[in-house]
Amino acid sequence: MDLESVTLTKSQSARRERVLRAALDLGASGGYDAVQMRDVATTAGVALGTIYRYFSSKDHLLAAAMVEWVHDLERRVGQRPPKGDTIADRVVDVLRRATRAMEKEPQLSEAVVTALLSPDRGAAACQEDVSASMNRILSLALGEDFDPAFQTQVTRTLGHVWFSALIGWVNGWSGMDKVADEVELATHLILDSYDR
Amino acid sequence: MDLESVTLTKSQSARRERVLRAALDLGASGGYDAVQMRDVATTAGVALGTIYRYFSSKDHLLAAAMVEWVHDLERRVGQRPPKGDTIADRVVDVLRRATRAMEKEPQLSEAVVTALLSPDRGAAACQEDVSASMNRILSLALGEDFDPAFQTQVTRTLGHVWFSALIGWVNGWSGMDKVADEVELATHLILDSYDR
DNA sequence: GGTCTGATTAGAACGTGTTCTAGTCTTGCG
DNA sequence: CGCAAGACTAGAACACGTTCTAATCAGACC
Repeated sequence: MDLESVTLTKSQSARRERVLRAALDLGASGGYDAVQMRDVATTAGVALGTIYRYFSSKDHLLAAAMVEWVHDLERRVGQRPPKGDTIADRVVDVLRRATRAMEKEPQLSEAVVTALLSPDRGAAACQEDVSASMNRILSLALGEDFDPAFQTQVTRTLGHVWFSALIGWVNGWSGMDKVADEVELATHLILDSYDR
Repeated sequence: MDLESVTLTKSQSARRERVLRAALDLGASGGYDAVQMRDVATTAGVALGTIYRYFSSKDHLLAAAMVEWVHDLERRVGQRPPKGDTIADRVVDVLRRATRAMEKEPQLSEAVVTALLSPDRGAAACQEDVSASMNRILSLALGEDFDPAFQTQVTRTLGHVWFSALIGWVNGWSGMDKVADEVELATHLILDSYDR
């Protein structure tokens, strides 16, 4: 279950894909609560029990969707590197791209972030995956000029701020713009002494 | 419901107190899953429906317990101010006190932190309360020597790191010592250029 | 004291995530 | 081909948070 090391047949990965897609569609239109497992099953044309062969829980399913999303972001950032004169500008550019992408699908973002917080085993694995990917993205923006220990500490810290601010957004304390601001201020707080 | 501004009668606040206590007891012995509303009700000697007159959900109930806990911590820190020669030392001292307290009741801590993440309206209000209290605690450690805007940004950032690291702990990525380390490194990252 | 309003109770009922069951279909292997 | 192992299906069943109902109780106001 945890280790899906055995390769899936073509029809199996197609099924898995349909399930993920169904979850995304339902989440995009109605958020976390609208992703109901029975509906995911019928939308994906699959039996309810089958979903649990691929995902350990609803939260794992949605968290897996977020993992794909962050991987996409990572790929895009790799192809079109962050712009900006100072390091802080580049970091802010990258984080703004992330928040802008979430702004476009607020309901879906609410759904996946909510799921990502779950203590479910499968979802927790996805959390680690998301945070690792985010750290790599931030490393790209930081560049190679730093002591590696310093660099990992900066990326981890900014990753924490981003994650925590995102939770604040999901739980309705603030708008998405506030998330971007929070992260931007933290970035300047940490990095401004290093570029100017 | 939200605004419990109307004062409770003596028997009402006693009931509320029994409910909270019952939740704490169950949480301390078995964590989040062991806090089952039916059990809370019977342990507190109260009808199931009555709990929902005081708390909007299970998560609100547990989050309210965490609010009390953080307020206690705030009071203790106020009475016995943080020790340490440098600012960073004082901040680390305070944060270590917080994590040490949670280490003593790991199951309960898991329960209340899990609840604090919930998007439930009542729980979200508790989140704001906890984070505000934490910011005040961190302000005490920082002292009065800074520009207020700078000070609030530092406390917010460290608060985010603490919160996010706590989530990592609840979800089993790491031990509690890792939480303390993470926060300590972030503290030095941000503050070391200011004291030495 | 009598009455009215709202709090409390026991318990049923509901919704949704998750698990279980029994039967069918697929697939890989001799 | 024949068949064993396991994936899939439909649907029932289960668990637990939450809501509802009808009856009782407590306290405020006349």
